[in-house]
Amino acid sequence: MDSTRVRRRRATINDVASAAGLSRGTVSRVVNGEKYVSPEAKMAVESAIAQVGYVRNSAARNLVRQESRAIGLIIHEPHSLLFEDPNIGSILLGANSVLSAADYQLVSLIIDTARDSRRVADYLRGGLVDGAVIISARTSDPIATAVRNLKIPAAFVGHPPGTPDIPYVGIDNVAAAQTIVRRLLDTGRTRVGMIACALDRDSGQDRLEGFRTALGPAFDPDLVLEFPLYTYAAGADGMAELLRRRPDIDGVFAASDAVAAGAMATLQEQGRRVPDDVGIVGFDDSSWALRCKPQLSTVKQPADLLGRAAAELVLAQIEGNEAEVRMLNTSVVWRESA
Amino acid sequence: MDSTRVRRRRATINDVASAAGLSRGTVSRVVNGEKYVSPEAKMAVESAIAQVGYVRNSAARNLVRQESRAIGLIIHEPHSLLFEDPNIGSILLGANSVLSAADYQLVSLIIDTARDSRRVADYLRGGLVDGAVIISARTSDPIATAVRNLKIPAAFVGHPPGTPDIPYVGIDNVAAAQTIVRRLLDTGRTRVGMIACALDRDSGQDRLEGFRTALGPAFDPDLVLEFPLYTYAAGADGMAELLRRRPDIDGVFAASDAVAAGAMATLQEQGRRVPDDVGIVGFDDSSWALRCKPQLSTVKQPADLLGRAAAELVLAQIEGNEAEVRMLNTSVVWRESA
DNA sequence: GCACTTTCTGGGAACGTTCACAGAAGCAAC
DNA sequence: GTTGCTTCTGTGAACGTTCCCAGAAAGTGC
Repeated sequence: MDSTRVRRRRATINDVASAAGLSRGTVSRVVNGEKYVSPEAKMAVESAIAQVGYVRNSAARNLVRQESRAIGLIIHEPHSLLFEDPNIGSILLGANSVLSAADYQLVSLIIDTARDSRRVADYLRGGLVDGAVIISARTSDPIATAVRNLKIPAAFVGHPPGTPDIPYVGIDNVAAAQTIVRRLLDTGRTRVGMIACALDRDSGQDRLEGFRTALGPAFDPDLVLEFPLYTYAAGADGMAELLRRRPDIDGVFAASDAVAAGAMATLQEQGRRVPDDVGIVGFDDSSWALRCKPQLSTVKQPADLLGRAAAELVLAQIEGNEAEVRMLNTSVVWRESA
Repeated sequence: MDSTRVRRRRATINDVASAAGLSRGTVSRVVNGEKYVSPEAKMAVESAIAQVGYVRNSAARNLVRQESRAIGLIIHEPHSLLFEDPNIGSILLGANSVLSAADYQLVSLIIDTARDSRRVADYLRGGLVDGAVIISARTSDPIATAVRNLKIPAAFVGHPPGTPDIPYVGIDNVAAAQTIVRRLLDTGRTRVGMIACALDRDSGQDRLEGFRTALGPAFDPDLVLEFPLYTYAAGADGMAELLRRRPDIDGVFAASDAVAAGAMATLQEQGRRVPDDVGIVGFDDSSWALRCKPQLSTVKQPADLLGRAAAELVLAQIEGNEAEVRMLNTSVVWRESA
């Protein structure tokens, strides 16, 4: 209660040693579970540890061992996405499960301001982590170049344009977009538009590219709208504009499920039936997809596998192996919206 | 490319010192921006740092300074919520902004398995952080008792039942629930039910308590349904059951906006008009609230302020001040759903 | 020339571990 | 009794910083 500024010194290994009547070395061996320590010594040390309330100081340990057994995961997202993007949580959990099994601690660092960016870079460089996973780095991301300069084991989730020499994991957004758009065409749609988002990232650019190539000569640049972020609002506004430009539109590729949900709301408000009048497909297979009526046809993105693969890439580099780019498979989930 | 296992030793402060022809002490003073170092020495050190590629080793620094200037933020959520709960992101960003301003690094640690729980406890105890914020700890949470035993500066977001002696920040869920439910009554509803969730947390329990007391003698335990988590599905299923039990129900308090959205979907499917036939109110003012048609009346929870306040509580304790519980104000956002 | 202050630099000690090595003790084999 | 092996323990050195003190150098005032 009255913690009068005493701030009692933490017990050290030496305190344990003298309490147990043994040496530092023996205590260390017990703490680390090494062999060659007698049963009596072990018991004496253990009760001494309990008595003085010893816990090992990690800073000292990391210093001498020259490793931290921690991996940083850098989240660099605009506010709105940190709240809505369901993939981030899955990536986090996927990475955590791999690292946890390898006895590494995952520490997540979020970057919100330029000040954060500098502080996080310092954190990474200081040796407090043995490696890093960076998710959704965008073009000319300062942290991306920082990590490259540091030369610590690192992997990106998603390929940041313009940084060719850092290993990453990702999905083939072009092929996935092609597949789902082609199926839209196969079901007879001829006037197909796209609500594109986040063209400052590989995912946004590649989905658009997949759309363009799937349509081939039927591609009409006038039916492609661009928005900065994957949001419900982008879908709602984009759809309204598409209807204005082309009232007889009969198919839409939304760059994400949230976007698709927004588009569907606008359509239904204006009295169009989905999928009868207009077919919609999304991307992500997030909870949005099931929440829509009719439910969305979409591309399932293996977010947790991305997290796992990125973690594995970092661990491989720590073990001195060559890290190679990993592309994961997506699959189309065919529901009722198209 | 062929990084043949060399793992070149990192440059230390001594390498800088000899490259600059100065002493360790002077280099340290330059690195830490202290006064009493001559302009020439400063320049020599700076160019030597660039030349040998020196970066400070944080483990060594933390060891001697006995602090890390990092605060842990422990996220202990079931999978489903980590993806959907919009409050978590806001809390994170709120805490980060306070800590960033105070030049502390926020490190988030997620707990998914029992193994994680132990590892995170070790991380906290090892001195790698100077304090901790714990969000959404539930009854009998192992990490909650662990933190208490460690006696490191800590604060909870939300009051974990059964751990009275740890400071926390929260909102008055009872009063907020009372306010919004009372308004439901004031607009003439007489047969009002509740879809309650997460009774293993203070938020779930207190919202139910607020509902009960607001209704007073009109309270009918038969019109309260309980679900484990705040989910859309709970709302959809709960509403269906309420309609079965009481077909002429005319008001519903959903324990969260996601729950309310599910309930609204069920109602509309069954041909009930909102708010004309049945009024609905939610809790959180999350993106769900605006996504519903009609939009939800709900309680606005200042998630980012909760994060900020929790961070401030931890910093206060680090500075040796008494930490006191902080309750933040909520406000009712009145829209069209009731 | 002397005393005093201010500015600047160097280096010993400490932070709390782990690691490597030396050596003691016990036992078995000859 | 000597040799050799295994088990167990203690201790010096190292990890890379920061802190503190001593002292040099330079400036100021008499």
